[in-house]
Amino acid sequence: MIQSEHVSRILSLFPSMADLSEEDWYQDSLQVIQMEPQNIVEKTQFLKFVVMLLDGNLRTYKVSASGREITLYRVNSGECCPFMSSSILGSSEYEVNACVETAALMLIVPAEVFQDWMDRYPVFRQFIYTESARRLLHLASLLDNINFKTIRGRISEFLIQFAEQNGNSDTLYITHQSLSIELGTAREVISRTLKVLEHKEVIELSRGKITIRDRSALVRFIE
Amino acid sequence: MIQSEHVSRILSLFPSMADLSEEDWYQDSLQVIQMEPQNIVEKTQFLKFVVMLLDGNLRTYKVSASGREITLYRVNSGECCPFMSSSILGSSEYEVNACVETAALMLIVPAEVFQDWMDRYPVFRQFIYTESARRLLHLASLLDNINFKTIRGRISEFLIQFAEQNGNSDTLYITHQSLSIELGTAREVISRTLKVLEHKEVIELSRGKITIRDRSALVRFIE
DNA sequence: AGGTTTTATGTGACTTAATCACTGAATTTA
DNA sequence: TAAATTCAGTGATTAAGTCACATAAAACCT
Repeated sequence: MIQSEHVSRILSLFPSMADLSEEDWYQDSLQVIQMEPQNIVEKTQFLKFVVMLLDGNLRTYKVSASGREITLYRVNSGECCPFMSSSILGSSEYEVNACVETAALMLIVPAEVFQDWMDRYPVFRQFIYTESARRLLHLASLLDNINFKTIRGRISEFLIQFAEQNGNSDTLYITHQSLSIELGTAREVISRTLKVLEHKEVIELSRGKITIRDRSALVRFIE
Repeated sequence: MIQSEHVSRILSLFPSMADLSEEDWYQDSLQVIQMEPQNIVEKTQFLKFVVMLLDGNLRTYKVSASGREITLYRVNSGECCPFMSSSILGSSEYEVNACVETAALMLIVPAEVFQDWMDRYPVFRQFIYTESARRLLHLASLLDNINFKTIRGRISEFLIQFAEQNGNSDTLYITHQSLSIELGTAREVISRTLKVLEHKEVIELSRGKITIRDRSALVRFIE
């Protein structure tokens, strides 16, 4: 059961849910939960429930046998996580992990309730469908990047995007380790590539911090 | 307008469409078309229509700036192509190509009609939803393979799967070029890796043909 | 405050994969 | 049967990933 104050918040983030009835909102199985950073969203929750983000964000990722990670995408507030769908399929081989990145508040919708809403509310259905289409295209694009672009290009692209997300500041607080997890490569590869960019005076490095010195040069490296 | 003989064929391939009414089937905008191998499914068709395969198959792929290709997935008979969804989004940056691999017969459903069916038929909706969830997981898994596995492992996996698809024969008719497009790498890389496998007496090579000599060794290479 | 631990980064040596620029061999086609 | 096309092999070079460390800054004691 969720609190009424949450409903208005959910409605402003998810306008596609405007049609839901009182009974839909106040059924026992719905819940809003808070999770702290680094917490792993358990597979059971992840698969038997649909997660809709009200605040903070989740990061979905894959881990290799050797422990290397790659980020697939993030679920931000106002978005939902499409991988729940795998519960429908039951294919355990294709596993995807998720963890909380910034403290997250989320609406947890049991699969059956979700199914019911999908059946009854066209606008909601359309929203969900568009969301998963977007993820599908995003993954195809990520695949393309991994397979065809140089790490220098991918690092440059990430740095530009990261800067944009942080008020276009030239000072980025991020470690080489996080960058490697982001791009799915080894930390040493990131360190070395960044060093080359520093020698070219495109960026400046210090512990936990990257300063962009020549943004246009960085943009040109994207390819 | 489609022929009545096609309807029964479609129904047996797509049982989720059993609920469709006569008017749904016999509206003007529906069509069944035949396409020959190598034909590229035009972007306009690809985006404004939903393609449902009745026979043959499509291959979806990405092309790099340098011309290298990678196969994303195949759409076989009884399946539909979920990328049409991008029409909803209108993001042109994420482009995916598709071409006919084996002579294909397909039902072409205009986006509006598709939308209407999605609204009116829960079972059809469920089918489509499951399909795109499946593709999403498949892409995530492909991404994982590309990023974390060796080409030897990926080639081995492909050869085993290819054999299974061809009545478990040990004689595979495929060129190094097609293998490279399949796995998204360079032809030379495939040739060299196959040579190594030949020296290990796991396979035997000749023009346009690969013979599996030690299948269990091949399986062990998959990782 | 000084020492210990943890986290972040640097680097050399080596392996794997991709790119470039070819070669020759097998097969089709004119 | 000669020419064109397709398929495969190979050396040299560059890019990326792996392994095994070293060094340095920051955090954590008590």
